[in-house]
Amino acid sequence: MNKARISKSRSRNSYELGGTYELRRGPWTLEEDNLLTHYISCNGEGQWNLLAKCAGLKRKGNSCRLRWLNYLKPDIKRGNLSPHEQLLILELHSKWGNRWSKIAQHLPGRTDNEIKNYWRTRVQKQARKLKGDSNSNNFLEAIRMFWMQKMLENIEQKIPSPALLSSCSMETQSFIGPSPVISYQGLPPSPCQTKPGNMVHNSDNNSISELPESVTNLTGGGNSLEDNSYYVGLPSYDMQELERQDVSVSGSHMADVDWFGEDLGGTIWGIDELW
DNA sequence: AAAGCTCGCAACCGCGCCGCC
DNA sequence: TGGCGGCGCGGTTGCGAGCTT
Repeated sequence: MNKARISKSRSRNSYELGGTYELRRGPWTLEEDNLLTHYISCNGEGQWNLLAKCAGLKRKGNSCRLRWLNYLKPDIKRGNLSPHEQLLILELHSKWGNRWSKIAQHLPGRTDNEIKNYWRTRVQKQARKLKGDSNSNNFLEAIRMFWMQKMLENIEQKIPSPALLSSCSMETQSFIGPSPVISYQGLPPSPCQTKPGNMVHNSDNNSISELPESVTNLTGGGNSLEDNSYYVGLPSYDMQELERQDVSVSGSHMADVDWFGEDLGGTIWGIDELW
């Protein structure tokens, strides 16, 4: 691939290759889509530069590849990401970082481009609002502590299921697990603020008490989490106390940014599609 | 009503890896 | 073994639609 030979023309929608062969760029037309779809249905994918020529498309091979993979491929899912998918993205991103294609492999029908866009538009927006860096430990910690828990809670409300947590991977379960038990004074903790091991924080008297079985079931009792003693004995944090204090959680210093104050309340807590 | 702004997403770019010759 | 081309990936850009002022 001789990049030096490719020169952008003045036109937004085309550029020249070797001064003679003009390539189209910009939005794809219906006709181009049809050409590409028809060619691939007859001849299959691969050899994208050759494919582009043979199909009569004045596009770069990679452009054809992207159009097919991100838009035309029959099994592509369109529309909003479900809470489950969002949760999975958060989980996998925490594990692999910006390995979008790897993350996409675990979301059938979703493309790396779509996931990348989701992360950049939704997640990074929250980071900006929090005056933080989406890759910073602080922000990832906040996601882990609040966003993912809240998302689980949201899923739980929409699809009440005793097996909710077991529908998440073990990675998610353990990922969310080490978060401190958080509850506002006077408000009972939601199921997802409770922890396997059946313990719940009572902020009124700052004590830990056992959950009734009905609630235990919602938190995934009966699955493998039941045996997870990892949660037992975790420190409990009171939200208002955290707001007052300069606290460090799990080694991340949380005082530099207003992670627990107005910003968090107005952004992460307020994400429309979640609650 | 219209101008300016913001957001979401399709598409492009540049780079690195790999296989082939 | 070095050059070349194909491919895939992550980062970035640009545009249209919707929203705000």
